[in-house]
Amino acid sequence: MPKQTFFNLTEDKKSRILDAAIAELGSKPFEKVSVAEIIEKADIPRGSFYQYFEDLKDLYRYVLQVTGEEKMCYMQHVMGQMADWDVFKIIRELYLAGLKFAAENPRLAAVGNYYFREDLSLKLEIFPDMEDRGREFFEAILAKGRERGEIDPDVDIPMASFILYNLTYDITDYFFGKTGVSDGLLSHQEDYLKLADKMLYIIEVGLRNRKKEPSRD
Amino acid sequence: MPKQTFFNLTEDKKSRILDAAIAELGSKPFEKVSVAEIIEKADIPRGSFYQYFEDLKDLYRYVLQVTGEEKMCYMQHVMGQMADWDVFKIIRELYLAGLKFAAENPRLAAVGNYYFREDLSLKLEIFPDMEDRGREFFEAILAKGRERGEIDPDVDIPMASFILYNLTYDITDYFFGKTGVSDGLLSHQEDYLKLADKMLYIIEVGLRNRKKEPSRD
DNA sequence: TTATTGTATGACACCAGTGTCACATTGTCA
DNA sequence: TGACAATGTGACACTGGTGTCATACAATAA
Repeated sequence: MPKQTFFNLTEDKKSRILDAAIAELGSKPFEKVSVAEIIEKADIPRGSFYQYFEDLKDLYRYVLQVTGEEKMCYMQHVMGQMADWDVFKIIRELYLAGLKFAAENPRLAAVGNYYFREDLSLKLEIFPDMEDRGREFFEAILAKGRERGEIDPDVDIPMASFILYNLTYDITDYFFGKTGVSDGLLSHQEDYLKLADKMLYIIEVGLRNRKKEPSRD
Repeated sequence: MPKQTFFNLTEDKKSRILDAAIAELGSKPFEKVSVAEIIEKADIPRGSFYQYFEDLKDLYRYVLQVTGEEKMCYMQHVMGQMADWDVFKIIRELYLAGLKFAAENPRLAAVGNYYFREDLSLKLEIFPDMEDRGREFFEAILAKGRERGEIDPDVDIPMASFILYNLTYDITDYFFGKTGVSDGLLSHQEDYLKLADKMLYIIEVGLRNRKKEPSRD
């Protein structure tokens, strides 16, 4: 956690620092990000940085937390009303909301994507406790879907949620091209929503309980 | 490419160096690997290292090439006879062969897996030309499958090969746990072959041409 | 033996980064 | 005004890495 000193700062200064950090942490793996770059971009002296944060990891953790909350907040409206939907509709809406979030907040999404690809040892250093909440989330959804008979009972739930969880990030990479934040990600919104749909369709057909539901053809 | 000096070395020394490099490059992302560690493990002086290689990247490139060839060689027998197989059998055999290779050569596989997760900018620095041969490979296979009517014509081939390609690495991570090379990967051979099968089954059902093939239920 | 060529070696200059510390500045309250 | 607390600041010591270079050694050909 940042020190109290940081929270006492003016909004302007705080957001300058956050902006700089997000820009750096969303443009390269953590190992390559340096305090030097961030303070230069934020235009604060080195000493101050250490007045605000324990070290870079402290800031990283904070940025991740903030961007994570932002995303959760964004997805709230989807999560709110999904209780009675078909599993596949839930998954689809989650994907689309996630992609839309990435499109509208490419810089934040980039931070998350880089984090996801980090070394496990680093991840654990940043968040020693919680890990793979995303996968657990999908697991819960799929489990419920199975209870309702919407999912083929032969499907291995942990495996399927693993696939879905990983593909979330894979597909974002696919669009981001990982060439640095986004060269007009928004402009291709149509394209990638369509593509995500195609992808999910493949998975859906693979997971659906064909003994109960009629097949789509 | 390593310098001639390296190739003139005794087999023993060469393999000591290669072993050390593989151990390091398969245990952490490239940014964290240092010449210091490798020369210590290989027990050669610093000066010698630079007598053999331009720098760490030079060695990395070489290791990647060697391990890649090793894998290709291993998969040769699968690739040789797959011409007349059903696409899904081809994919399945490729996956199984890949996983078996990883099980039998966990250290080599680990190097490849870390490489796959590297930053695009680093990848391009290592291999400026060839990139994503793996994806192209899947693409060719799927394209052929479609020609033969085995694959749903609505399936987006680049997207599907993207999924298959990425899952190759995802699934290896899933078993390796990325906790460092392998805690008895071989002992779970049964488990993971079974699990890979389940995964492929999901994908297969999703891709198969249901207008032509009877559904499996 | 003596050049010559190829190899081995580790001290070293250099660099990029970190975290700290003594000192400067500002604000507030008695 | 003075004094105390909070904050700002950048020079600096330190660390862990890189790539080089002068020098030592070995093998071989003249």
